[in-house]
Formats: sequence, structure tokens, C-alpha cells
Amino acid sequence: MPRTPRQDRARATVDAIVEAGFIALSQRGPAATTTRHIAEIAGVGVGSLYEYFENKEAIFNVMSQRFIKDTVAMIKPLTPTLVRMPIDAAIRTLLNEFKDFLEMNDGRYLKCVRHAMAVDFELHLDPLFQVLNEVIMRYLMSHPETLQIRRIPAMAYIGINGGIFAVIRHLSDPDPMISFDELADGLAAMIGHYITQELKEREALAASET
Amino acid sequence: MPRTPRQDRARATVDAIVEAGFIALSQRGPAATTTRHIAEIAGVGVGSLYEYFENKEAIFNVMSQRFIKDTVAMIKPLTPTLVRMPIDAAIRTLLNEFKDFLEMNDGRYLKCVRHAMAVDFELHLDPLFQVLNEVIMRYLMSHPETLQIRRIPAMAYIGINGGIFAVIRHLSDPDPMISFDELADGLAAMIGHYITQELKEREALAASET
Amino acid sequence: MPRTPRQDRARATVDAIVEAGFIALSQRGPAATTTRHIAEIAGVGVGSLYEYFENKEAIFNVMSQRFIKDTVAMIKPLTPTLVRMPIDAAIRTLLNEFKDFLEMNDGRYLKCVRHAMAVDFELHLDPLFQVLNEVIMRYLMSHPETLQIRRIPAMAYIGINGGIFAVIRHLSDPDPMISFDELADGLAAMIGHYITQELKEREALAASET
Amino acid sequence: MPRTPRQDRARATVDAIVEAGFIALSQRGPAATTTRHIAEIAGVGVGSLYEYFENKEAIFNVMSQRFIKDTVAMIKPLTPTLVRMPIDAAIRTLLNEFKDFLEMNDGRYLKCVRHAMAVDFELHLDPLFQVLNEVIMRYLMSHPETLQIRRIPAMAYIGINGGIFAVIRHLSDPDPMISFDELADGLAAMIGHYITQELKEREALAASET
DNA sequence: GATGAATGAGCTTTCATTCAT
DNA sequence: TATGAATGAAAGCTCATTCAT
Repeated sequence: MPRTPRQDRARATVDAIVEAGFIALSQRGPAATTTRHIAEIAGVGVGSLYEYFENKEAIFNVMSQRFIKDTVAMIKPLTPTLVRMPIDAAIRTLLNEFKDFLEMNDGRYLKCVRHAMAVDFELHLDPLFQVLNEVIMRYLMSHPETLQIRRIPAMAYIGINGGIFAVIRHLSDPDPMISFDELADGLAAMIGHYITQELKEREALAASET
Repeated sequence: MPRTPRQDRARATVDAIVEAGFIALSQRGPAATTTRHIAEIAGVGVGSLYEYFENKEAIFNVMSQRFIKDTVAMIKPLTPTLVRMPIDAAIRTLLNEFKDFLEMNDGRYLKCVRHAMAVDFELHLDPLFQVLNEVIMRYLMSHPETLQIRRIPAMAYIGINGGIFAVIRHLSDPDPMISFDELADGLAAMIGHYITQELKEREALAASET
Repeated sequence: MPRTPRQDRARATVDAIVEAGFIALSQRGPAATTTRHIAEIAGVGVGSLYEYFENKEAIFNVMSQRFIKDTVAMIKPLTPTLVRMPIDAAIRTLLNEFKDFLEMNDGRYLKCVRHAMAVDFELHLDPLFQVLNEVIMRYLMSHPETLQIRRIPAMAYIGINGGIFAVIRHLSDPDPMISFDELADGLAAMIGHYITQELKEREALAASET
Repeated sequence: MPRTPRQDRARATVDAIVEAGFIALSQRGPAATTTRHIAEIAGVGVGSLYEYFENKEAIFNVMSQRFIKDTVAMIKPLTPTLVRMPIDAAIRTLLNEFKDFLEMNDGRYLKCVRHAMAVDFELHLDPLFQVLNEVIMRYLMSHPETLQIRRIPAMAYIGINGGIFAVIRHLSDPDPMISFDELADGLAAMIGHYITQELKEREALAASET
């Protein structure tokens, strides 16, 4: 049974407002993004903003949640493919998908994410970390030998945080010292080498114990 | 039109304003930091702000420059010590010094740095990247065998950006999954393993070529 | 960003603001006329001023234009009557109408015009000079013999500027040495005598040439 | 006995401040003329302004008085010469002297006088009107036949006010329709014709009475 | 429900004036 | 006496929010 037109229209308006929020934020930054701008871009009256959102901050909150939701939705379906790849290819694939995702719509998300902290995006980061941790866990379980390596939590933490930030910074850098491929290759090599080296050390240890 | 301070009293006022800027920024964030707050914390009249700064943004600019200057001043003298250490110890030492630096004055700098992008800290980041690159280069030259490893620029980029961000995020995280020591150990191990593995591969390659 | 009024209510607000501008300007002068005063007198919030005007100066500009428009609207319909009168009666009539116009609404316009230069009234004076020049030209054409007199442009310039200023100064003077009727009579006689004398000289010249 | 150096210096400082006031006012207009500017141009500290003047307005008052004093000092010595000239030559001479006076020092006085009303110059105009009235009276007494003409007070009022304003407006007009000579000639002719015509009418009247 | 005119608290900034030096 | 750093009241202006239509 379809929803009543009333609800559909309301949902469309909310979507238009959130979309407009992203456009305004990416175009003018958080300080210059006014409710008037958002309403104008959304094609609704300022009053309508307050029909659907408690206040301006609530719009940013929903934007934040939607950004994270979209990111998770981008990553989740990749998991089965990623876990079957060699680690370096998996990392490169994930980074490239992330890059494309951030650069969609003239880099709207990329521009927004740079201002994220100014509008408390951080509050809704959890699902993103969860899905990335899940990818990592599924990967490790698909490659049981890697379960023996040390410092898995720390590596996940560093890989996720360092990786996300390095990519965002690189994409935002008008004149980066290295190419994106070099960055992705570097991250892949770093993780790859860590695993290789750990496995070797485990092996050597096992051999000496025997 | 702001004038350059010529008297001692004037210089003290300028310092008080910049200091107040850090306190206000760390307490309330950039959007809620008003000229009145800064003046109040500095213990001066609002008018005095404009005796020495073109406008509010100019205060943030000077703060940004001072933060970077202080960071560089913290790192630079460590260089001789760091380059003589094993890589993992060097990294752990640097990260711990960075942590202490950020947590000085009740974490004033840490709280400010989270809002960095909102106040164009990026514009003045260069000296920091330069000094960190210099540390890396000096380290590599003190350990000539490491000069053979591949992807040095990418590793420097990843190490600096990923490292800085991972530390900041960890210190800002009210409930981190890992301890700071685990984080530092992880970063050290990751870089350390990368170098070890690279050296081994070089060796193997050299052996096979003979 | 000021918007163009689309609703009736909006138009009424704009009018109230301009009206309040005249009242405030006449009461306190340009330096002491603040946006808050204007808003208060208009019975609207300060914010409303900026819904319809770019800034404070824009209000003064519109006031200036409206003043000139009103003056022109007062003079234009008089033209047919004036051109049929003897010159001295025409001048006296025009001056008296101008006096009444300036003294309307407790002399609001008179008080404003004294501060004219401080708010760039001059920028919009052209239409006033045009209509006065047209009156003069129509008068001369209705009295073809006067077309022979010399120095018509200079006389127009002097008559218009000197006349306007003499009237304004007289009306503003708390203790003038002469009555307004004496002033009007004097201006009428001066212009009248000039024309008479010129015509006589032309006549004498024509006679001597025969 | 010479004044003490102390008093001399004080007088020089006062002069420098008033001079600076004229320069600032002519350069930037009344709204943009700050005490800081005046002090800077005068080469003294802001504090010194308040050693010699109650407040900013007092500076403008003294400026106003000095302007009028200078104008009077320019006109007074001309009187003996003027009264011996034919009326039109006298008027042209006076207007040209006035023009030169206003255009001295890159038009400093001219630029100031346009802002006069914004700073209450008008308050001190009396001596100027007195001296101009005296010139007129002396002229009339030097030409006793003119004492018979009617409307002398009105003509003086119109001539003085209309004349001053017409000259100031003309000199300020970037693109005047007539030349200054034409303006001066026009004013001279207008007054000249008035007198001529009046004398003729008196004569005719006298003849008819006989 | 949708609108946008209206609001006013509160922002940044200026500048005449003061007063310790 | 002369200074200029310091002041703070008050200016122009913005914009999230409200509410009559």
C-alpha cells in the first residue's frame, strides 16, 4: 500500500532541504550558510524549514547522519569483493571507491566533510567506524592466517583514522606532493608489509618453538 | 587601523589577546567565540582588540601562526635525539611529546586544533610539514641503509598526516578503543615493519642479482 | 540582501521607513539619525530596514529621490499657469508654492534640505533643474520678445540656484531681516527689471540701427 | 615684550590643529574626519587635542570662526577699491576674489564649505554678512543717487545669499553649464540692470511730478 | 501546510574621550 | 605639558526564528 501523498510530499521536502544543506555548505562554508540560502536552494520558504526541523542545527545533524549512511551504503556492498582480494588490492579498491564517493556532485561531500567539525558531524561517525571494522574483521576471518598478527585493534584504528584523513587531506590539497595513486599504493604497501612482516615473525617464532 | 605595538604594555596586551583567543576558542568553539569574549578573557576593552588587530579573523590568524610556531619549536630540538634512536623508539618519543604538547594548559591546544579548519589553520601549516619532513630526512640520512626503501614521499605523507590525525582523534575521543600507548606502539610498529620488510626485499633482490 | 516588496504590507513598510527617515533627519540631522531611530519612528524592527534597503545610505538615497520627485510634481502642474502670468507674478507665485511645499508637515522637507549635502541629495538634483529650466524655456517661448535678451543661461543658473538657496536660507533663518514677501518681491523685481532693461536696450539698439 | 615661549608654542599647536582640521575635512568629509586624523596631520598626539579644545566640536567651531574671519579679512581691504568702481566691475571683482579665496590651497576652503552645514558652520556667519552689508552700504553712500532705489534690504539679502551660493555651487560643479565669467557677468548685469532700471523709474517719476 | 515579512538579540567594528605615564 | 594605549558606548548590520496570513 503506497504512503499517502501527504507523507510522500513531506519526505520529498525534507530531502530537498537536506540536499540544499549539502549544496549550501559545500558552496559557502558553515559560517556563510544561512537558513535563507538553504530554503532558497531547496525551493521552499524559510518557514517550511521549521516545519520539518527543530532548528538549523537539526538540519546539520540530519546531513551528518545522511552522509554517514551514504558512506556506509557505499562501503557495505563492497565487503564480499574486498575480502576475496589480496590485502593491497583491497585497500587500493576501497580508497578509490572512497575517492569517487567524495568527489561525486562536484566534490560536494568532500567540501562538506572539511567543515564537518565546525558543525559537529563527528557525533554520528560511529556507524562508519563499525562498518569499516566489520570489513576488517571479515577480511581477517577470510584470511585466517592473519588472525595471528599482533596489534589488530591498533592497526584498525590507525588504518581507519589515518586513512580517512590522509585521503581527505590529499583530495583537498590543491598542490599535493604525491599523486592519489601513490597515496593509495603507499597505504596498501604499509598495511601489506605490516601483515607480511608479522606473519614472518610468527612463522619464525613457531619454527623456533618446534 | 591597527598599529604595531611599540611599548612594553602594548606588547603585553597583544599577548593577552592571543592567549585569550586560545582560551575562548578551546572553551566555546570558533562560531561562539566573540570579540567580547576574547576581550573579557584578556581583561581588556573590546576597543583594544582593534588597536592591534585589523579584525577578528586577524586574531585567529595570529593564533594559528603561533600554534604552528610553538609546535615547530617543540619538535625542532628533538631532532638530534630522535635521529639517533631506533625507528620505533623515535616514533613513540615524538608521539608522546606531541601528546604532552597538545595536553598542556588543560588541553587548550588540543581543543583548538579540532576547530582548525574553521579558522584557516591550514594556511599556516607549511612550517610544521617542513620541520616534520626535515626530521624524516635527517633520520633517513642518519640511517643510510633506509635510503633504499621505496615510497619515501608517500610514507612521509601518510606518516605525517595519518599520524597527526590519529593522535588528535585519539586524544579527543572520550572513550577510545585502544590506549594511547597502543596507538603509539601501533604507529611505530607499522612504520618499523614497513622499513624492515623493505630492507629485506632489497636484500633478497640484491642476493638474487648476484 | 534586500528584496523588492511584493506584498501590500511590504510596500507599506517601505513607505513607513522612508517617511520615518524624513522625520528622523528633520529632527536630529544626518549624523544623529541612526538606523534604530528610523526603525523606531517607522514602528518596525531594525531588521526590516535591511529587508528593503541595502544599507542606511540607501534609505537616504531613496529619500533624496522622493524629495526631488515631490518637488518636481509640485512644480510641473504650475507651468501652464505660470507662463501666462507677468514675470513678477510668476516668480512670486512659484516662490510661494515652494515655500508652502517646504513648510508642509511642520517644515519636514525644509529641515531635511538643510542637510542635503551631507546625504548626497545633489546626486539626484538633475530632474529638479530640468523642470525649472523647462518652466523658464516655456515662459520665454510664451513671451517671444524675451527671447532676445542676453545671458539667458546665466540668468537661469543664477535664478534657479540663487533663488532656491535664498528661499531655503530665509525660511531657516529664525530672525530674518526681511519678510518672505519682501524676498519674493525682490527676486521678482530683480528678474523683472533685468528683462525690462534688456528689452529697452534691444529696442534702443534697433532704433539706432534703422 | 615678547610673549613667553610657552604661550607661543601653545598658539602654534592650536594653529596646527585648526589647519589640520581644514585639511582633514577637505580630504575626507565630516563623517570620516576623526580626532586621530586631525592629530596625525597636525603632528601631535590625540591627547593634545584635548589640551586645547573641549572636544571635537570645539575644533570645528574654531575652524568655522577662522574661515569667516579669513573671509572677512579678504573682503574688508577690498572695500575702498570696490566702492570707487562701477557696480558691475565691483561685483565681478568681488566674485573673482571670492573665487580665488575659495580655491586657495587646492580648494581646501571650497571643499570645507560644502560640508559646512554638517558641522554647524552656519552659527558664525554673522560677521560675514555684516561685512558684506557694510560693503554694500559704503557703495551706496559713495554713489548717492543709488540711495533712492527701492528694496535695498531685499536686494542685499538676495545678492549676498544668492551670490555666495551660486559661486559655491558653480565652483563645486564638475560640469557647469556656464563658465565662471558668465556667472560673474550675469550677477553683475542683474544687479546693474536693476539699479539702472530703478534710477530710470525714479527719474521718470520725478519728471512727471514736476 | 506553506509562506515570507517581521523581529530583535547580538554580532563586529568605530572613535571621541580619558588618564597613567 | 604631551602622549597614545585603553576604553566602552553606541553604531551598522545579520540571521535564526516566529507567526499572521
